[in-house]
Amino acid sequence: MSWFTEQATEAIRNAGGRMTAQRKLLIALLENSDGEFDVETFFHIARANDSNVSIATVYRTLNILEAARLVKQHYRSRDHERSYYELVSKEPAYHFTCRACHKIIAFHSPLVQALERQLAAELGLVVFGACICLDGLCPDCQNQPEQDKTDHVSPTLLLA
Amino acid sequence: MSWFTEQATEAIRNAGGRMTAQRKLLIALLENSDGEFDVETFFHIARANDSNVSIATVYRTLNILEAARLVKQHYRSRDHERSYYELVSKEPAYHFTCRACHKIIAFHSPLVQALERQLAAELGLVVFGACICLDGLCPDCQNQPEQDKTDHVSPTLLLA
DNA sequence: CTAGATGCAAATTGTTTGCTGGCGA
DNA sequence: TCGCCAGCAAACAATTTGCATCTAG
Repeated sequence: MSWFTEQATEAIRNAGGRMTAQRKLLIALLENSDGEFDVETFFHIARANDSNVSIATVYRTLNILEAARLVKQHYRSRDHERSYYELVSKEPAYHFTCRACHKIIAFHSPLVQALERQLAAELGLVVFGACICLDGLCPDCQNQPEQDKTDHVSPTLLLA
Repeated sequence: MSWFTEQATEAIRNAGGRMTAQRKLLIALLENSDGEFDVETFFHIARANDSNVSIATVYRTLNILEAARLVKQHYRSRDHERSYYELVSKEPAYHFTCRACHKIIAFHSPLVQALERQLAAELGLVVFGACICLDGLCPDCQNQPEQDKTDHVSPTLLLA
């Protein structure tokens, strides 16, 4: 049994829960995912594998896994229409949304870590998670507006 | 007529809109506010002044003012239950929510500006606005859990 | 067996919209 | 007058919950 499945199984056990067929499936899908997904997509994939999964169970299971610190919930765009989840094992990515073409650009930056360290040092805060959503104009749209590319997330860019 | 009212009036005129009693009231309230508010509170205050204001008008008016870049919408806590607005003239504040006592701590940090500059320099992005929501444990709650202080926002802290 | 989990549908919450009468320019 | 606006209530979308049923342990 691989790491994620093992951790998830233990978390459910510890909470006095049971390993049902639905939970087994959802956990296996997460295990093999690229580590980032939105609820609706996750639900459709799960249902394609087993029609015996409801959206309620998806939410309930994600809530359990989040409480166990195995996944974390976040938003991507400043208007927050949809909630996304990512495995905690994944290095968190942050997102910029273009107001004109709605393209989403994912990035890492050491400044986010620096901000967390500053909050710890100066205010004594322990930071568990951050939702960093920025918006504005992408390079393509700064001169002429461009066609809508809603939800096409580019590969995550690593800043200096 | 003071600056904000003047700008708002002009923005509405330019869009071919009319200055109704409701809009006049809402703009005057913003003019005299401390520059940051949530929709529900704003609605209650407006209604106390004139029972002839509906929640729909509050939303419609805020949307107009946001399009005119006189206010901006953002979220405070990572779960984003409620949306807040602030006057653009105000220096933006970011927020940390304690998972245990739900206290909200507002702060400024030069690192947020630095992040925007980095995105501009390295990816060519023009940043209009940011939603920076962090959560974790406040100093009080790191040892023993504490009573719920939901929504009591402390004065904004300025970090080095 | 029995507590916990499930699916379904109804409830919730925050926000937007359709409609009809009203009123600003 | 004419068309934008208002209030109201219904629509919406994402998420949660109540309930009767089912099942893992």
